[in-house]
Amino acid sequence: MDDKEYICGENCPHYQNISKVKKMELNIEQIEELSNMFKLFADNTRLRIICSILNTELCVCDLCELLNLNQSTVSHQLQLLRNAKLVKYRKEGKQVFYSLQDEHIEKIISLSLEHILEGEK
Amino acid sequence: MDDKEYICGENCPHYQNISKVKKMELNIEQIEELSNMFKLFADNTRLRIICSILNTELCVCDLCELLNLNQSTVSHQLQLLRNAKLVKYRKEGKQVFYSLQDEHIEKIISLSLEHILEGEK
DNA sequence: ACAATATATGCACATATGTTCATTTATTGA
DNA sequence: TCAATAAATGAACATATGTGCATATATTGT
Repeated sequence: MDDKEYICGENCPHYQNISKVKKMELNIEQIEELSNMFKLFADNTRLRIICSILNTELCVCDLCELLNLNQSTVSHQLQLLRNAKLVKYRKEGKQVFYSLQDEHIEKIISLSLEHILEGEK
Repeated sequence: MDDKEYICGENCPHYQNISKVKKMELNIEQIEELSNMFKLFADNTRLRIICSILNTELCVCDLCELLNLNQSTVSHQLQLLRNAKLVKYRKEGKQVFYSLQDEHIEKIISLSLEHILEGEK
């Protein structure tokens, strides 16, 4: 009940704040999932790939051409995005077309972009 | 006008899609800014710190105590968040209280959390 | 002025990550 | 069945990144 743990020495018992935060704390699996997802957005190459397929599907070599990247690089990064289920794919003959898995991703990107652009003012 | 660049060899001219994407492409500075921001969310420790101050301000040793982390670790990560202007701080005597810079961050986190939780169904 | 405490920072090390090369797999058409 | 093409994958390497130790800085009270 009265969890008066001493924080910051005796003159800093912010235990009200601490226990408030503790109550709504995410569990470690959720943190892990979140950070893993952000990791995938946290690289220029992957972000460029993601942004390229925000509104359309593209095949691997489209992406290579568009972004001027090595085919191997693109495939490796797409594999990561696939594993995380951020993208889905469709095979058509020798080609594989990639698109975003769901519209959450678009929202996250555009919200984040807003943040960036606002900072520029 | 008719930029019929050959992509994927001669039998894969997705130049309509490609040029559509090219038109709305983010410039490299924007991509860089975005990915740098996501990098900061892409680590368990930093994400735990960020989530801890979603609705309240906390001082460094609160965070150490709450998250059971080394003071040096917390300060190092706070430095990164500070440099990126994701957090602001307020000094009060020997203590420094950190809180989020703006409400975009909350939104991005909660939207992303939605995505995670939805995936669990 | 000095001790104690909160925070910041430089350095070093271990680990994680992105890219490329080389190769493999899969699919199509001749 | 074989050659050509698109994509995937494994290995190796270089670079980036997170953490902890030691120490520096700043602030408070004695």
